[in-house]
Amino acid sequence: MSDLAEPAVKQASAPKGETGVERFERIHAELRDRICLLTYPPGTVLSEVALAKEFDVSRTPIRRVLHKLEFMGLVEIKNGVGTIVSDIDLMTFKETYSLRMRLAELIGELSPGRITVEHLEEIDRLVERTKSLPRENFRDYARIANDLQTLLSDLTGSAPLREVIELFYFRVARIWFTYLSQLDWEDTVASQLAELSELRAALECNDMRAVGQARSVHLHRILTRIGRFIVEP
Amino acid sequence: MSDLAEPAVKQASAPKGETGVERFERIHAELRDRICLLTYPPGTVLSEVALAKEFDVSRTPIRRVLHKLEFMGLVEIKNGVGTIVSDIDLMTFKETYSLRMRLAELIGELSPGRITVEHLEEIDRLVERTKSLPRENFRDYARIANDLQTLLSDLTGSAPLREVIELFYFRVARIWFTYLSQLDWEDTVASQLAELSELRAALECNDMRAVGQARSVHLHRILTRIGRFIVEP
DNA sequence: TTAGCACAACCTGTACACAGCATGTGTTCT
DNA sequence: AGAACACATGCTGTGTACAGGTTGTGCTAA
Repeated sequence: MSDLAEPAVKQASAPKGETGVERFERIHAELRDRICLLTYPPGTVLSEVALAKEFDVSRTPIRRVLHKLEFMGLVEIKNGVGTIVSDIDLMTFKETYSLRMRLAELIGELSPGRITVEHLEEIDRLVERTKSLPRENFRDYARIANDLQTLLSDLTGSAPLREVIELFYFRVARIWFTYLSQLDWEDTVASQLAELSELRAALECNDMRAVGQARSVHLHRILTRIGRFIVEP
Repeated sequence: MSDLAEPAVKQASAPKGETGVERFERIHAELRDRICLLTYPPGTVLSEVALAKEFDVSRTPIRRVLHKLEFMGLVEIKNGVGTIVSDIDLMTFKETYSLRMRLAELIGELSPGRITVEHLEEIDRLVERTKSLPRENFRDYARIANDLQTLLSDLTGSAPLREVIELFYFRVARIWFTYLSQLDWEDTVASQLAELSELRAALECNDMRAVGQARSVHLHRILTRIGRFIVEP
């Protein structure tokens, strides 16, 4: 019952006075993170009854969550088979990154958000976390990338833009994480620190356009680095 | 049982050998169109049991459809109240149009689709349909606008871009249709014909970049014309 | 041995009953 | 008269049983 006792295996401890919407959001975020952090790598078959048992609810709320994940493009529900974590073909992956680059540039153009000291402090925290990252700790690296994305979302004033940026981030993040282990760790960390440094400088100048540009350049860099390890069909 | 007997009121005649997915798509498209063509204007309360009765299914598939519509931002599901067709506040409306303009420009930049003679013929058909439109026939005008959007989707090679363009089109289309009756009919038709003419010229030149630009300019024109009739809070 | 087929085991899809929630309405008390 | 409250009524949320679909497996027969 208490949060002190950490279960041996994965287990969702439900808060006591939790409303229906909160429970839905909790399970959704949990499954989304498991997919994005590769706990469930692409191809994994999820069972509604198994998830229902784990989260101690019936299949009905689980189905709602899975259908939302399907809408987000993270899973594919097949009748009689199961819910399969989506993979992305190379073409769609590249197209998505190209689109994300353009969307990132728009952060500074379409009703940019307000920059506060909290944002700068968060950037500094991300830098520290990145620097103190043990070698080849891909999972924590992914978490930092997730938090950086959240920070940038917070800086995006246009609600529709923010929404679609997040949508495509979650859709391709796990694929990028998949390739992470094939890349040079030092380069990856250096690239991440460079982006954080550029973002911080842009934020200090209150230049949201520069923020969007820095993000766009970073995405381009990622795609280029991954491109080396992808063989064309 | 037979399709010959057309029911007096709206009724969905289910094809015989229809699979589950097809039925879902059919009901989804039907309700989406009813919302976008203002059969269900913003604020309308939809009842799951009523819809289930009309489409002759149980609440379960209807709920799936309504939740997908909620993901698309067309309805808002409130516990204990009902499913309410969404309205859009002015700020979000403008932000969405700004984003749509930028996305339209990307049609010609991110892996543009192939132009065929069918596209030109479809454009010509849309021109004829627009010209033969009776005055103040907003509903058929909306249908033409829908078909034009479908045509442009078909010309968008990048799957992610196409997806998000459609998403935001469906989200704001009905709001634009709402203001339609307040605008000058002749101007509206002229604007539509101008866009079709520009698109046709761009397609003949095989210039997808010009297609995107024409669409973007058209969206800007729409927003400007509507802006005159909107009072700032 | 191997190709073919029937079946069992698992999955999601559907229908329905019931619980929980929001809201309008009628009553009652001041 | 007016305000406050209890309740009836409608809605969506949830749980559960069953129907329909898919796939792997093992038996059977050539």
